[in-house]
Amino acid sequence: MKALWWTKEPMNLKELSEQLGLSQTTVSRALNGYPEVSAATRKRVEDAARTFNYRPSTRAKGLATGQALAIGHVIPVSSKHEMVNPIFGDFIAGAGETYARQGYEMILSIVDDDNEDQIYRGLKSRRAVDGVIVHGPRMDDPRIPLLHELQLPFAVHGRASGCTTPYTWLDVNNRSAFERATNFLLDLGHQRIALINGLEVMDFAYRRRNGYEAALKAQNIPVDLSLMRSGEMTEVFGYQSTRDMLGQDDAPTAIIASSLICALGARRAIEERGLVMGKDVSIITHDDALSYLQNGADIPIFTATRSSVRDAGRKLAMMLLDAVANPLNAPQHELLEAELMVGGSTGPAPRKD
Amino acid sequence: MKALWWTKEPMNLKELSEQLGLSQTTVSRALNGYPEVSAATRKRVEDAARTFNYRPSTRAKGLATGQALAIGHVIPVSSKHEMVNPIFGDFIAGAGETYARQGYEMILSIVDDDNEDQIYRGLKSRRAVDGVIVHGPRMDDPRIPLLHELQLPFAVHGRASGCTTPYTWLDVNNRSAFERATNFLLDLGHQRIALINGLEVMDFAYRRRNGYEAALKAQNIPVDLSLMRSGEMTEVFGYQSTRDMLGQDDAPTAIIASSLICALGARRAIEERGLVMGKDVSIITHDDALSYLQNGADIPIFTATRSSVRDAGRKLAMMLLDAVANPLNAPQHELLEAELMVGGSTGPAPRKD
DNA sequence: TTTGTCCACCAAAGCGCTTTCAATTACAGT
DNA sequence: ACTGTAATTGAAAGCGCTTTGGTGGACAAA
Repeated sequence: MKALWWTKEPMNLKELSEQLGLSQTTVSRALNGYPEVSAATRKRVEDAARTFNYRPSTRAKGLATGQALAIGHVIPVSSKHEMVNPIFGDFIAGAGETYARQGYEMILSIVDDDNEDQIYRGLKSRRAVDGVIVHGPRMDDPRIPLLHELQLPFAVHGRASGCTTPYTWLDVNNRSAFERATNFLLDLGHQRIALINGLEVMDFAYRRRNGYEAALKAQNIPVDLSLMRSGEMTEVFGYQSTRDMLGQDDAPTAIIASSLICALGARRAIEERGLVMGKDVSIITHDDALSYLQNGADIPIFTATRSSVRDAGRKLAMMLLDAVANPLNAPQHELLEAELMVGGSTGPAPRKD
Repeated sequence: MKALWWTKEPMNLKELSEQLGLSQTTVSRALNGYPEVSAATRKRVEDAARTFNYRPSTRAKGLATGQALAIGHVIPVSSKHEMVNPIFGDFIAGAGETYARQGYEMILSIVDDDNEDQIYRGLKSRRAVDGVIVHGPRMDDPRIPLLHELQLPFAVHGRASGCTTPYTWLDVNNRSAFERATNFLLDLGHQRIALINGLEVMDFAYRRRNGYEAALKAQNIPVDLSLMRSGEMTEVFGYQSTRDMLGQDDAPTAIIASSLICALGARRAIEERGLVMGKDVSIITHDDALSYLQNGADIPIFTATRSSVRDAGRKLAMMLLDAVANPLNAPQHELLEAELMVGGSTGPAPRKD
């Protein structure tokens, strides 16, 4: 008489099976699609489960099967700036769709980058997750060997140059995107092209810089360190970098920004100086297609290399679930090409007076 | 001989206790701080747990205690616009800190607002969480009675006008913030003040509008619907709204924006028209103090009503954990006052020619 | 010596599932 | 009627922990 069906305690398997006059075994089998259950019984069980709103307890199921039915996302928050990467929300939204469809939970750990180790070890030893997504890989990222050692399946959003062991990843082709962007500006006649980049410990920033430099070198244009900035990609950073560089002698006539948010700051600096974007100074930015920061409505504000981070989330989550289900398969990779969208922020290089 | 300590399978209680020559009972008690364990034994156990990197399996512990040791965040994604609220990342970061400190996991469900019901019911019947945080409350939000009915502890980020049953919440005083902002502009001599607001089904938008209207009415200034916009708070929305309103006869001389992102769009429209922000058109915005969108470095770009959403996350998480631990206590509330920060985007109303 | 209290520890049940192994029934084949 | 096989169903063990209800020993009091 302890817990009746109308009680607020959720119904459990035992109660459900008693209701049906069946054993727990049969009910469990019916709900999990095992073949050795007659069609009639299965239907009866499924109906009952629906009307009583029965769902197996994740914890009990996990204990019994040895699976966690959960994927962990470990979000590093730079302890210095308390900065949360803005792409994170959209990425998670994409991944979440996939998990929901596959019956997985998503568990999140926010962690300042000092004691990441402990987080991963904890997730493993508490058996809290079946796998993890690694966000914001840095060069030679120590998390990759660590996860290998822990034998915890994982997938990386981005890549980590310098890591030799193979692993599953999905990345935008940052190098080619920025090479293309640089060439686009070169074709417009720009010679002084600035790069406002993310922190260079981050792998994506390294690759973007490579693409940028490769394009310049191909045209025998010297790489000028006074035209390169790297830092956390905030609006203020974009603003200050641009303001400084426009104040230099031989100021840039074009700027490549690593994110839309930086680009907004750059625009502010340009306009503050009384210059016109797309005429006096051109801007190309990378655009992660964040939902709340669309790059204009029909025609883009900024010329941009575009790649949806939400899409990346969806795909990478799927890749990880695959890896969890088939631990023996070779790691998968996916390299997305960004598309170059021409907007109003670029134009021919201004003629020198 | 199945799983030895150097194996990759995490060590479990049984193995640990065998290593120590103690019973599982004693080891469990030692680790959980129960008194009936001698100091010497406790130390021995704790040391062993550390060297073997033992942590109890969350699932097993949860099963045994009946607790989930997890809090759910249900993030609604508007199915129309696939929009993820940008404040979400910072809020989560704040809440995550609290959970980590208290040994809770955070589990996330991304859900389009159609079948929210099922998500909450699912979390309850699967026993996946001990409580949930409700994001983005709307007026008369149906989730609140639902959660009451389910007897699932919850805490709301914001409030839901029209809900009669008491519940735990934390909110910014949106009404007073926007009343103050409006008065600030009125004091500067502005009479035509526009409001670019969030979607009016959202409770915060309703309250902000109320504050705005109250201030106007107190000065006998008619509320002009042609100066009010409401929509999803993107940059483009801010831009279009501002562009339209500045094109009207009797255009506004000041604008109140509901978010920094909207304000950035508004600024774009202003400058595109060749006007100067802070001189021709003043802007006040609400600023959630997002980490990647700081409102200027030392002096704020925008005059703003400011309230840290990350802080809100930290606090609300704590309130929810309290509620989970003491289900019989009366619901707590916290109303945060936004601070008005004067920046460069506001100035006296321009004289009419 | 006996009794009574603590103290420190342990065996075993139970949390809600899955899964192995076994049992029951129905029915075709001989 | 008897055996063999396939089709269903069940009993019970086990997943890794907590917790209840002991047990045995040391030590002080009687």
